[in-house]
Amino acid sequence: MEYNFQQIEQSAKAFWAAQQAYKVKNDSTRPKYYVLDMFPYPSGAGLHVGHPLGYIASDIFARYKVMKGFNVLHPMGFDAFGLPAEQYALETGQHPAVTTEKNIKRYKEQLDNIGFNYDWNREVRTSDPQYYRWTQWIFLQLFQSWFNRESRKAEPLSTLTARLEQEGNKGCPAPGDETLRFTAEEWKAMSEPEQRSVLMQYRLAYLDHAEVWWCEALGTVLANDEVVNGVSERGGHPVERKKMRQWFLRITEYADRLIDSLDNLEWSEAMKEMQRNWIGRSEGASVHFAVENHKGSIEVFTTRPDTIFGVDFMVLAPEHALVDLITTDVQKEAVVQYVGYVKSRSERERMAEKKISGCFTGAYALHPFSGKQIPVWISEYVLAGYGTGAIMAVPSGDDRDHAFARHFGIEITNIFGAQYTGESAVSDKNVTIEQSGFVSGKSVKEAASLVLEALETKGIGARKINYRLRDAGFSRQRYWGEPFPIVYKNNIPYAVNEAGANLPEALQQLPVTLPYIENYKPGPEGEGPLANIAEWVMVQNNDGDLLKRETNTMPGYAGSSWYFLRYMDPGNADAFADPKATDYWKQVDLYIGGTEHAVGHLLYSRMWTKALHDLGYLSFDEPFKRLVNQGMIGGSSRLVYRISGTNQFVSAGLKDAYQTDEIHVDVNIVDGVELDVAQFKQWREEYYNAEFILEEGKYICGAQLEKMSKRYHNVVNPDDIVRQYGADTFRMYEMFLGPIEMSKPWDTKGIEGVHRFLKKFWRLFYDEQQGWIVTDEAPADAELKALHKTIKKIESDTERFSFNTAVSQFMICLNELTDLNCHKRAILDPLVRLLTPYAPHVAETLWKQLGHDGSVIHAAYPEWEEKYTVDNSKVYPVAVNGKPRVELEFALDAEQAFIEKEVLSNEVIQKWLEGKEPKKFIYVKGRMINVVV
RNA sequence: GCGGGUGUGGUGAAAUUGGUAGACACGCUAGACUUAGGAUCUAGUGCCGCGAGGCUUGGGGGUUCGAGUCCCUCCACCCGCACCA
Repeated sequence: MEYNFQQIEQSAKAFWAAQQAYKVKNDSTRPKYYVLDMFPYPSGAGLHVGHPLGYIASDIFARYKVMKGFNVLHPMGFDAFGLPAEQYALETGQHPAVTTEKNIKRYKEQLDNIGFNYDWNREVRTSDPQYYRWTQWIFLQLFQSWFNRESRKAEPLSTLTARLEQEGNKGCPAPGDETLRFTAEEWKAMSEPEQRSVLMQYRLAYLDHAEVWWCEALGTVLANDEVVNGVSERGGHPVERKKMRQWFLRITEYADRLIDSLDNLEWSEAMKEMQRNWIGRSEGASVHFAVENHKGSIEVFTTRPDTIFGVDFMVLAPEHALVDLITTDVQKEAVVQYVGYVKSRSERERMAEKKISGCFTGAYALHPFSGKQIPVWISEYVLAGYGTGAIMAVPSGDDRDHAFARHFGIEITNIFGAQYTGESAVSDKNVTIEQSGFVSGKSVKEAASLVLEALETKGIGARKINYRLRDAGFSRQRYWGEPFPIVYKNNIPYAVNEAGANLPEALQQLPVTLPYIENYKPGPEGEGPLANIAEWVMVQNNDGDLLKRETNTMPGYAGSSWYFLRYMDPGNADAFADPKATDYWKQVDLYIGGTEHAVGHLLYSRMWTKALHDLGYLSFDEPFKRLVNQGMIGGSSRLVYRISGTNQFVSAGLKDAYQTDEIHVDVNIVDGVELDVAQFKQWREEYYNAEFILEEGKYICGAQLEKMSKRYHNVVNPDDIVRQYGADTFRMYEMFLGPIEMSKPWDTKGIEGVHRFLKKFWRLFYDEQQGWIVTDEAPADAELKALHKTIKKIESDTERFSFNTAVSQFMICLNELTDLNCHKRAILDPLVRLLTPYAPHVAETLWKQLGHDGSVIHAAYPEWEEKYTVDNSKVYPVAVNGKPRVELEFALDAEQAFIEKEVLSNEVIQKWLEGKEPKKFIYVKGRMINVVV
């Protein structure tokens, strides 16, 4: 009987299904363990072999934990809202709900094919009204909350209004407008609309204005992704930045907590560093510069107040509100032209731009201490969204400012004396400040605090902490997303269930369901498609007023910010999850996904978790305790070489003799690098009559590493691999490719090694002629040693996610047992259990053949015994002057004196010593021996 | 531009604490068995050299008895950068 993986895998799957083997309960005497994968967006292209890498790792780990005695939650679901489905709808007229459903079905088939242990009873889809009902509910929690900077916590708005009635906002400035000041009396005197507009400056979910990519020709707002080289990807139309009213989440209030609690997470330092950099906390000062002949002032943020006497010019972001007000008539035309240029540029282009550009406004700021005139410029390198959108430029102390001053011939004030050479800015902070009035001769630190004091005394500056992090834009002018549970009365937003809106009972309920539409065209003025459905948009309240619904939808990260909570209690109709369930499962113990989510999804879900915790809905305030990032699997493309202007193809080794065109060929019709010529002729009509120049009878393709993508014809579908080699082989091969967190190319050819391993493993149990050959003989020492060393290694490799070395160890063990001709039950029984997390199907089948009743996936994980894993002697490499010359075996407990005598009398060592006396003898027990001459 | 990561045979890689570089596989070479081989088994396989031996972990420099591993410096490639998810 040979290794028939199709039959083995089918019957194992049927057995598990009949047993409901993956069903997970929320109560158990076992300790809990929560393993989670970043859930996929179900795209129309289906899964390729790169996607399951992390899923296989988490599946192995989840299965391992089950066998180790844990109650393991390992769910899967779908991030089902998104732009591609809507784009597809625009092109084909197929409703996103229909295509999404279809894609999910395909994904589930593909996932099940690989044999994951998901409890599909717990599946969630973000586009399901019973799911997004709670996404909307959480949004309303944020809308009805503010962040109390004293308690450092989100609190219901009621605690804020109570305070405002008592003492105004003296102790709690509005994060949305720090200049806003009012007394209790003033607050009480405000009308309801006035009060609501003040509260808007506090809410954690709030309305403000922000720029989006607007494409006049398409009449729509575009995502960054859809803008390529400054024009729309579809049609190549011009685009520009347009200001629109949008929802935001006040994540900046959580900046410090998001930084602080990173310390308690088991994430890679690199990932934590990326989050810290993204949040970008910097301490410095805010300084107001008066503008000559003008009432307003320019506020800048600087981390180097000590350099204030080196300010030679100011730079405003071109979209800064003051630009229009201060520009002189003479400069007007140039400024308008420059602003126009910047409008067409993305932030990234602006930051990456090496070419220096800018425009003088004609206005001058006045130095707060010296009264010197400082020219005010605008330039694209200053971004409106960062800091105050304005900087004081110190060319002698900052590289960018230095280059700018040089480029425009602005005179540079040297405040670093001899340390500044005129060639480049002085960025060293261990210097003395000179030429700087009252801080001349001081260190950077001293000067900074003296300047701050002076600014504070004058009332034109203060210490300030600035963050690079911006509040999260939460509106999308799209159809296929969560509708907002918001209505506008006289242009003032209300939650649908707020008394002030006074909606009929039925309209107050969540979810606010996404209406069915047939036309996905954008609404007027860049509004989303929902704006076109008048009967949905307009609602009448109990007073007979006509209210207008919010017509934007929520962004992709809305649903994904809390999905890990819904898996704990997926069917709950009364809450996003029962507190009993969240208290039981708590944080995700292990989260696996790509680094591409480093600063988006991972920051937002951390913020949502903290907010829900603050408001009393969760007992923990971090969602993901341990995070593992899997690398990407790249595609290995295959190229054929067509002799230019002909239909003749030349093999890679001979191509240099011709002028050729490189053509990507479908990797599925290439074996390694050898092209299947017959299949190639069938591949496309135009190649039916192709001719070939072969080398040694073969057509050899070129190879190239690039992204796995349809475009390069290098996509490999896991279904094909599973059909050809089986799921167990596929799982083990993905792990065998290399470390989980590393990116690597896919090469189907290499899978043979793992497949051979499984076939050979099977032959420990079955012989082609004799059938079942497992015996009950007592195991020999060598066999026990092979087994126990392997158990030890596999367990520690699995614990530290070194799955590639674990697969190697299985191979090493198998090679040893084959050499020992071992077919003993006492060895093979634990070995089958050990293999279960990696190759569950074959393990299940052999487990049954070994005579066990239950499923191997619930069997106990094998344990190793120390006594079988230790050696008592070691073959030492013996080096002379660090170069290994000979190998000598010694007992591990040998004395140094004995070893020294033996080594020095060895003839090979004698030869290398050339009669000289050894200077030093180094003996590292269990490692090596080195003689220094 | 900013931030993060990675460089080891023809290929994927291993070396967990500074201690025999290349385990385990793919591929390749030769052979055995076979009606057949895209099955299985055996042997070999980093580079140079007939050999003794020498060289070798992206380049250069350093620390050390000893460096893939630690330090400095340079280079190349990959990923992210706020409306793809």
